[in-house]
Amino acid sequence: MREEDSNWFSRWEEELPSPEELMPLSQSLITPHLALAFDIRNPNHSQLLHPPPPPPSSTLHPPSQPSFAEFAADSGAPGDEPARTLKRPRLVWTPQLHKRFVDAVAHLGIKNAVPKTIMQLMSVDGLTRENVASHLQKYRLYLKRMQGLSGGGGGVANGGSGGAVLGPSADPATDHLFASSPVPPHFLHPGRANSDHFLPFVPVPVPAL
DNA sequence: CCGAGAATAT
DNA sequence: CATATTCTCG
Repeated sequence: MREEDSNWFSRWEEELPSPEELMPLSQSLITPHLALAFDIRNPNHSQLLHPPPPPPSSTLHPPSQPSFAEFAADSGAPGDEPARTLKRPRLVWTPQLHKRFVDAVAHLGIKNAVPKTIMQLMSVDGLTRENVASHLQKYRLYLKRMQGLSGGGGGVANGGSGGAVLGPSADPATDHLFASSPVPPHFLHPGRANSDHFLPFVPVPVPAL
């Protein structure tokens, strides 16, 4: 059994390098638009995307823009987009972001855990409702999946303190992202009219939006 | 070619 | 807002 319960964190540790865990949930995540836009977003379109194009043109103003927007002109790209409004390349849900997501849902309770509220509570700049909704959908499916499997509930129902939670859920080979975050138990039973709000984290009063 | 994940449409 | 479908990336 040793190997099996080597625990998921042997895997998540790769992706969670920084002690974000200790970071209470109230900061604007990464403060400036600079870090945010570039840290969470994934500029990798890879494949057919343009490699760093060495500008052979002599008549150009080279070092104007830093690492910023490196949208190369695609061939046949129709008239430019409205310059200022950047189109969103793609969102990558990093474990930290997912942690924040789960945290928000946990504090809202199933009732208020609707995309809009979640998005607002997360206060993550650049994150849109559609992003949350899509991820929420998958998250619900994930929860449903583990219900059908372990029959005994989420498996992770620790007596309050504890932190380290591990259930018979699934092996590390199963689900990648969702397993990364400790799943608050109360997700499965909306019929519970009781106030069991277990909050291991800060209440976060939601700044202002 | 198949699978997971995210985006988009209903 | 939730669900289903589609596209892209892996």
